[in-house]
Amino acid sequence: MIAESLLESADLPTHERVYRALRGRILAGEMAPGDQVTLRGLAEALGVSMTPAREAVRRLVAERALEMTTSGRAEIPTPGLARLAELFRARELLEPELAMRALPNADKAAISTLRAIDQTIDGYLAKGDAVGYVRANTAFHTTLYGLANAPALMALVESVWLQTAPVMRRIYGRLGTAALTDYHEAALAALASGDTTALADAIRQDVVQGAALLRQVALDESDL
Amino acid sequence: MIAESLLESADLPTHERVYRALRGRILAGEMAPGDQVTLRGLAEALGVSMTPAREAVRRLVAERALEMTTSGRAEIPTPGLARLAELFRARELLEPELAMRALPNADKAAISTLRAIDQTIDGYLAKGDAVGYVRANTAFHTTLYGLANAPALMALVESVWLQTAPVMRRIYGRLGTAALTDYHEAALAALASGDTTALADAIRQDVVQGAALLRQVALDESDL
DNA sequence: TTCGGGTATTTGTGATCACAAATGCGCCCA
DNA sequence: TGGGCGCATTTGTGATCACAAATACCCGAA
Repeated sequence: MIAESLLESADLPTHERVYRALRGRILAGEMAPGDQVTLRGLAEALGVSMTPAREAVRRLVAERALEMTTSGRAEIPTPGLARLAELFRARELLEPELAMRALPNADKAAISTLRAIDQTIDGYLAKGDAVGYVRANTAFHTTLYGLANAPALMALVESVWLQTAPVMRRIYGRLGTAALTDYHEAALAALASGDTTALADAIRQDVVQGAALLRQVALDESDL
Repeated sequence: MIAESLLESADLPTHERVYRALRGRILAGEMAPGDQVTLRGLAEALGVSMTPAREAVRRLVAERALEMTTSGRAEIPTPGLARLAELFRARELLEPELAMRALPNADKAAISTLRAIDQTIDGYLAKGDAVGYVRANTAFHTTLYGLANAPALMALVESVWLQTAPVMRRIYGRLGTAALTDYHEAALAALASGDTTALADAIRQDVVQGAALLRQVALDESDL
């Protein structure tokens, strides 16, 4: 069942609404690797015809949020360790750049917004709410990078997030809080003091920590 | 008119054939920024119905090779200087990584293939054949990065290339050969000697030179 | 009980159609 | 002759349908 968020359906084309609904669920980690998406199922769940459902699915396949089986069925990909390492490496290369570009545009209001988001993250971590955690963590990074005014770079990073989101939930769902260094705090401090290098490093380490966490979880469960 | 390459139509789905045909033309620089792509036009040119044409267009829009106007029409984007700078920065960050990963897999045969491609590039430069140049230059990078066995990173880079291809033709079409340092030679030498750092640097400089060239051309013609 | 085969169902693909909006062209009037 | 209005045409959108392939299910035999 796809929860159609009626609020933001402001007269957008049908295929766009379908796209956003499905994309939102994937980004929030509400779909697990291997989950199948059928055209008729998606269409019926949102009360539309197959045509816009097909367009939405194709679009997400192009962004690699979905994968096509040989028979043409769409499903959430199950990336192996090598693939995930690539994706985290891409994040490590691209996200510090976005953070650095965001810094000059981060006024007091923006910083306090980010600080508020970071606190909700801590809340979800304490409660062990994996879906909430993934959603808030995404919001933190998205909000920060949004300040960079760099849509092309942003699009690349979003494509990567779309690919890692489904496994992130499993990772944080299993490990709970564990021993995580809060690099978001360091990033906020660097942002406030205007220290570009420190900011880039905090973001890079945040990503590297995520990658390390992933590797560790992958060791526990042989399959991934 | 879309030239349907009959050779590689080996029983692929129709929408896939349409996608490849259009994508190939864009990558080769045969389409200029602002060119419009209509669903019916594309469909008729390839002798198919609107449905697969629409899927192909949506896919290319998702990859940002095409852009949608507010009225839903698709056209080749006309990126401004800021957008192009972002894209070249992404290349600068990602491509050295791919080159480094390619190095261990570059045997003698691969290196001589690359060397052959590089010589055809020089040929096109001498003849002033911009389309040929773009195509061969793309082949050089694609062949090198293909050795990296890093499909996720590769996909990101290909998305960037798809976005820069239409303006590259204009750039090389105008400047001709000019005073270009051949960093491909340096890359080949580094590849042969197994020098990872030198290889990464050669590729990075190749990209940086492209960006600088772009900036210079943009200064000449005020509009871009 | 378990394995294999055959059928019923599900599913993607591509074509066609009705509709509305955007576009563009030509005509008319000042 | 130049500019603006109105209509014909083009174009994207979404729904529906026929078809073929893949999948899943069930029943019977070993």
